[in-house]
Amino acid sequence: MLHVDLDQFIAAVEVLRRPELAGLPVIVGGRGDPTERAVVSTASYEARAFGVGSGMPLRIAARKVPDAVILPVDHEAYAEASEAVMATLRGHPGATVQVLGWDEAFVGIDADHPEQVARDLQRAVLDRTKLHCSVGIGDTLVRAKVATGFGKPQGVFRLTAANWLEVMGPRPTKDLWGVGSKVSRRLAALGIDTVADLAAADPAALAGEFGPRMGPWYRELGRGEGAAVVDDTPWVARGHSRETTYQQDLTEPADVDAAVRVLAEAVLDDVAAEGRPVIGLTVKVRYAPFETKAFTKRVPETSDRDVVLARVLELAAARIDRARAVRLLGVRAEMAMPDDAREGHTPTRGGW
DNA sequence: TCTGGGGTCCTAGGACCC
DNA sequence: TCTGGGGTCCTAGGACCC
Repeated sequence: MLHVDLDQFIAAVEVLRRPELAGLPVIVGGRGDPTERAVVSTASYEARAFGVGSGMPLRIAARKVPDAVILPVDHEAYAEASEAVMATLRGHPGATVQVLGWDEAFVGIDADHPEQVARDLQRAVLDRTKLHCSVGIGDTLVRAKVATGFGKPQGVFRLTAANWLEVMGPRPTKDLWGVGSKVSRRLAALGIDTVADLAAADPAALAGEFGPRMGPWYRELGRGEGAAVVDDTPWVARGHSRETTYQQDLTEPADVDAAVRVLAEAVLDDVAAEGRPVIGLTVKVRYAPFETKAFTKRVPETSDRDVVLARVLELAAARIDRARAVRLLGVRAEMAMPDDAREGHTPTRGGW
């Protein structure tokens, strides 16, 4: 299978409609105002050369690159470009496409010469959208996904059982898809520093540290094994949420109430669009500066908007500390799953 | 330097029931 | 009088991904 990943997608879309930005350090984030609380969504390669990357506070990024062009996030433009890319991939004969986000997809395809297919896809995407992408080839989803990183930019790379350990074995576990800084640190405490270490680790020791499901799964990950089928079953969202970081901390209880209501209304719009009943609610609060709490509540299944809204406000009123300054609020609604929805199988947080 | 927004899934522990 | 063990549901917290 193949994994297709657009190169500096968001920045590339911005440069497409403003060609005069080509070759300049472009940073996209928040409302495009580096004095606000916001983070970088994407930086062009020119900006990355200064050490700017996704997730960095916009304020810091602007300081690192004084001459950067800083643009606001334009979700609609990216969604539109993404649609064109995905349609191009789906248009390839025999392709099964599993979308992972705006700028990524797995493509399942039977081919004797996958490198040729990869080049064909890159050409088709470029012709249709003027966007460049990198392609990973693998015999599992994990290998294909990881391979893409070695192909960037505009390249193709293949990782299979034959070369996985040779290429990935000496690398730190954090380079794996699904291992972040916290887990890599816990692995290091067990004497597991590299991908090769993880591949050879004792499953019982991993289970003891990470639990009966995650433990053995990390070992599989170290071996590059796991799911090997691209699944294009339509995505069914488990829930919808909205959260906002306020430019000024909220100190008045009335302001907090009003803000919760605004978030809840937006969430309920999303839920209503799907027509599925609500079965759970979460209210999240970040007290200044950074202490975050989330309050979850199962609720009797209902599609009555007013009832849900009342329950959100009730939960917020009962649990948010009125004496503290609030920096962020979030509201999430979990929905009942349709009977025919597929159950989650492989544990991958936020993955496929 | 000071940290967005939208998601998913796992784990642990307590409550409760039989 | 003192106490087992399994199952399920719920909540809080953690971790990761794009």
